[in-house]
Amino acid sequence: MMDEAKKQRLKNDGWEVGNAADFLELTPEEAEFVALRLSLSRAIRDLRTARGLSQTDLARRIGSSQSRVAKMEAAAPSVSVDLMIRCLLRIGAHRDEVARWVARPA
Amino acid sequence: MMDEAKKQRLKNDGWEVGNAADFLELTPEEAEFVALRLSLSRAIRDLRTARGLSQTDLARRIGSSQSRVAKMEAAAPSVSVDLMIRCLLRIGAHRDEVARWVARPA
DNA sequence: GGGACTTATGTCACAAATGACATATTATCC
DNA sequence: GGATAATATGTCATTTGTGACATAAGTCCC
Repeated sequence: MMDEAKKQRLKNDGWEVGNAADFLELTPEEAEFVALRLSLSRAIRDLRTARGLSQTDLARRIGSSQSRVAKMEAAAPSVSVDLMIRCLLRIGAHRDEVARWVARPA
Repeated sequence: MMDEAKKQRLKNDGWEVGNAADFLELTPEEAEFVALRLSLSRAIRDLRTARGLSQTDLARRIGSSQSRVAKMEAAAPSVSVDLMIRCLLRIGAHRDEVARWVARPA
C-alpha cells in the first residue's frame, strides 16, 4: 500500500492517486470484471508454480503455447475468461475452486 | 428426474440412459465446463424473469440483441462465458453471486 | 382465427480470441 | 560476463464469438 506521504507528494506534483477503475474510467461492473480476470490469472500462476511447472510445461499440458500462458498470467486483453477457466480445470482445479477465485477480492 | 420405470422401458427399446457427458464422451474437465456454462445460463434466465424483463428488454440493457439473449439462456456453443458473466454483472449481480453460480451443481 | 407479444433458430459481416512462431527481456548459475 | 533457462512481447493466419437482422414458433387475450 502506498503511504500517505507519497500520495501527498504526487498530488503536489499534479498527480491524483486512484485505482485502475478510476484511471480507465470503468463502470463498477467493468471494474468487477477486470478484477475477476485478474484473480483468475493469479490463480493460474499460483497453481502452476505450486505444481513446479514452467509456462512451457503448462502450455504443452493444455495444448497451447508458452506465450499464451504468459498472456493468461498477465490477464492480457487478448485472453478470454473461457480460456482461463478451461486452463484451470485442465490443471485439476474444480468448479468450486474456480468459484472462489471468481469471488476473491482484488 | 426420470423415474426408474421409464429408464427400464427405454433400455428395453435399446437405449442407454446417461448424462450429456457420457453421451458426448466428454472428459471430466469438459463436463465441468459445460455444467458451469449451463449454470450461468440458468442464472441469466432466472435473474431476468425475476426482474420481469423480456429478452428484448435485457438485450437493450446490455447492448445486444434478443437472439443473443436467447442463445445465452440456451447455453448455445456460440456464446462465451465472458459474455454470460458480463451480462450477469450488467444486470446487477456481483462477483460473489457469479461465483455461486459457477460452483452450483448441474 | 387474428393481433400483440415473447422466445427460438438461422444466417452473415465484422470483430475478437487463439495457437504458433520469432524475438526480446530477465533471472540464475558457473 | 557468458551460457542457459524462464518469462515477456510482437505478429500473424485461422478460428471463434458477436451483434444485427429475418423469420419461425409458441403464448395469451379478445
